Amino acid sequence: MNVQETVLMQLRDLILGGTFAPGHRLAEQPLAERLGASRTPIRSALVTLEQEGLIESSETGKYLVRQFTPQEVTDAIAVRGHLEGMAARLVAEHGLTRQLEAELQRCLHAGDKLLSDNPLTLNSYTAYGLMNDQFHAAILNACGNRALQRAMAMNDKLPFAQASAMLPMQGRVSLDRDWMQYAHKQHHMLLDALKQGASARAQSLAVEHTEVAQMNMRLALERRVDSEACMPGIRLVVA
Amino acid sequence: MNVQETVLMQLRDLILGGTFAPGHRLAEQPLAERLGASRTPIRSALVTLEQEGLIESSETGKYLVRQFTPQEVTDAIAVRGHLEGMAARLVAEHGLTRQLEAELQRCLHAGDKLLSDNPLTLNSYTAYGLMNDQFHAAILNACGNRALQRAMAMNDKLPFAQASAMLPMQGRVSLDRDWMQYAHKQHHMLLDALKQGASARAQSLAVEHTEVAQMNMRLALERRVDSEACMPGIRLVVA
DNA sequence: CATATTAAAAGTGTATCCCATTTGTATAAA
DNA sequence: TTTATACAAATGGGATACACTTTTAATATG
Repeated sequence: MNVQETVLMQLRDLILGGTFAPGHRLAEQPLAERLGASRTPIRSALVTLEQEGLIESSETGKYLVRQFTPQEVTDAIAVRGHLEGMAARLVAEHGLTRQLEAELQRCLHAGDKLLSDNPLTLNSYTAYGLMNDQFHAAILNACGNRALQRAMAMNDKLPFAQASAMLPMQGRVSLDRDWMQYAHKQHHMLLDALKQGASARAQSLAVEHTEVAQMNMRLALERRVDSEACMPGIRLVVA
Repeated sequence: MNVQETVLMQLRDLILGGTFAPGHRLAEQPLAERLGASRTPIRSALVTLEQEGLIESSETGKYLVRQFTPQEVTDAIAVRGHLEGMAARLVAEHGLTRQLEAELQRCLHAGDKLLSDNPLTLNSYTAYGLMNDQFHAAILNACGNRALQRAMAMNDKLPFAQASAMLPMQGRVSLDRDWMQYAHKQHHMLLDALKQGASARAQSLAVEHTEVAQMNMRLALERRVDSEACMPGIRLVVA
């Protein structure tokens, strides 16, 4: 296994895992010691992480763990919504392929099944999150615009911007079953719009769909203590 | 001056300057020799350039100069349009500050003045390009959404995606005076929409505005020989 | 006791060295 | 002539060495 990749992933996990406080100095040497590697792969990883926006370099070139305001998180989710809207529109305009339709249909069925449980089990939440990611990834993947895919990938590097960022909360803090059913209905309607080639409708739906993520985010920030237990990375968000 | 930064800029210029053919292998040693630095800063720069999308690493970890299809360029411009639309909408929604209004007004006046010449001089083109960048940057800057700014910055790393990418052509291949006046009228109308807080109109205008860039791009690709003389980087775009 | 000065420690930037792997090539064998 | 094999060169990943800068800490001085 590549040390470089390993180090990059480890570092990302450490930061997202809340190991370092926001604003914490990330020096190469201590990190090298801690991860049992030399400074070379660390350096490479730090460059990447800065591009990803997880760390920032201060005036003097020192790397610091980035900290996010709730507003920034809201903004990142809004950007994702805007981009997903474009992806949905493009798919609707180009026409749904059989392949994509089948994949989306599959996701919808899986979601229907998962949400039929009441109350939802822990596994349901996890599985739903997975399915949710697949659904959105399928559309983005099918839109055929590589620049758009890059923009989305970049945006998703920011914590909490992802579609299913909140689902690991497994019902404790996160949305309850009703809200998930609402969001899932939107999935159904989105596929419907895509089938009809209703591009404006598809776009609007995809944008509106991210409001659920916004709500979820607000909820998580109101209940700090609980949220931090499920997703330590939320510590990077400070008012 | 930092060797790292210098090397990064030099490398970027070499690639965008069309020095290396698309698909050309970028080995560390030769680059280090060529730029008179050691491999360390080169490596750092290569990581960054890959993130920026200017180079890509093959399966075996070799860096190659990326090559772009005309479709990818079109797509990148479309993404920029979509993002600029969002920025314009946000500004309209939040309300125009006096500061921003003054800055945009200043740009408009400058543009009016520059375009009054007939025919346009070489200097006019350059100055207009500068003004154009300032106009768009001012709006993006004022929208207050950092994630959006990041997305735009990332997208603009791709060659030809930028707003004024074609202007260095200085009238040879690029748009003529009529088209520039058309685009500039859109600037005027955009400020008008922003003043009125007409967010939907502002968004639509900003999106439509990028169609001028699309046309320009098509024009440039049709006249390869001329374009390459003005903007060597266009060599990276191949059918 | 506060402050200035200086010495030690930590850290960064860069170069270089080493090793494993890939790539290219020439020679030998079929 | 073609293929296989072995050997050499090139290259990348990683560790380390070293000089120079920034922090930190300690000591001396007013």
